[in-house]
Amino acid sequence: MEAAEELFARRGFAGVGMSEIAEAVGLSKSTLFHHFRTKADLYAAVVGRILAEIDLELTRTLARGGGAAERLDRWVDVLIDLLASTPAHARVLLRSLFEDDELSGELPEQQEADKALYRILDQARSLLKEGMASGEVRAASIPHLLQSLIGMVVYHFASGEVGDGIVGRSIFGADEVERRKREVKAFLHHGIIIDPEKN
Amino acid sequence: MEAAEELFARRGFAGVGMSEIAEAVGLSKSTLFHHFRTKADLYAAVVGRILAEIDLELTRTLARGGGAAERLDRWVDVLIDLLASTPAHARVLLRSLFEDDELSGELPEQQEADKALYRILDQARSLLKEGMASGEVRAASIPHLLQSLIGMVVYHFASGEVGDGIVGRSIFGADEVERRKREVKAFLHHGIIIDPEKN
DNA sequence: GCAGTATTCGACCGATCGGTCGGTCGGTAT
DNA sequence: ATACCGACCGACCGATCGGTCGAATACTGC
Repeated sequence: MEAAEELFARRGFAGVGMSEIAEAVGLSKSTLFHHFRTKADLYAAVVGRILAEIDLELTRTLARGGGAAERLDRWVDVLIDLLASTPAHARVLLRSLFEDDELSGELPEQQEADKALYRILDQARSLLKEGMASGEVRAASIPHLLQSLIGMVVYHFASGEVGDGIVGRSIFGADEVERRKREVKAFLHHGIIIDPEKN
Repeated sequence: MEAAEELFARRGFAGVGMSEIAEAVGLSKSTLFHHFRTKADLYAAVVGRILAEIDLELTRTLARGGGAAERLDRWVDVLIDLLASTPAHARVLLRSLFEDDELSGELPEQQEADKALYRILDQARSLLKEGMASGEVRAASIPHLLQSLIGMVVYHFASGEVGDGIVGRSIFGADEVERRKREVKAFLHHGIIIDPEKN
């Protein structure tokens, strides 16, 4: 299944054939169809696994308590660590976020994945809401903040060769991952533009 | 070609067949191959057209002068307007950014697209650099700032149904587009977290 | 030992894929 | 009138697609 994830990450749902996945994992195509009824099933399982892992890890981290701003920082750290753990994660996740037309099916796997995604988003949503209520977070549109956070984190680790070209070296190097955490959190804390009228 | 863009945007390079594109434009598949030698050619042309338009529009806007912070704001405005003009733009652009494995070819169209992308990135890069030199922009890693900007803008307008679900209505509505501009620029100017020690 | 279940496989299916080929048709310059 | 050309098309190609089927093989509890 990890093999399938890697292939789907690189070329998308339509871009890889079942025979290719079978070959990558050392089985025959028929055997693959024995374990997953259809190709869409396999894809949904791959996506679901990633979302479930993120949901689990994020829930665990946020449960450790702390102020809203502090938890938000940890939210970023954990998500980045997870997406950096393998290049396939962010790509598959990004695909599942913007290739929505696709598999509308009511497969149980698909529904479970949707549930996990909903939980992840709802968690971040309430975190931001709480931060605004306590005055730790600037008042702003929560949905747009959410979209910005997703874009900053998920896109970065999905950006592959283009990303490598922009930063000048592998975005998955350990030090470069740490740097991404610092930069994103600094962005959250200060923005990037210094307003001369502020002081 | 607009029809091809829309299809590629929704299902990606491998997800649409030439016959489907041909049918969408009301031509036969053979005719399509008369205008574009291969499928990769067509795809590269579609991507190139978008990048060229962005490059042109961005260059024109930045040439109008102003401080670095002011031009950065305009950079965001123009890019958002462009990506919001049709839902296909952002999706194809995002695909071209993170599906890098694909068509390694040295097709002229592909090279031209790479050039346009390079110019776009380089422009933003020097804009940030100038801002830092003049003290208008906080000192930070320019590549990471770049990645964050791309993520915030491009992902948002590529996010389709998921994005609609998050913001609660169509992300391509005129007022919602204006809101995105405001929210992104506010993010750039203030961050989202209020630091109590700052004042 | 044996029954039963799970795993694996090769062979095969119709459909579709990207791409080619030979040829028709309407304009246009001479 | 003729010669040329670009746009267009239907028919066809081998390859691959997702998926099925029946038969082997391996692993289990008894």
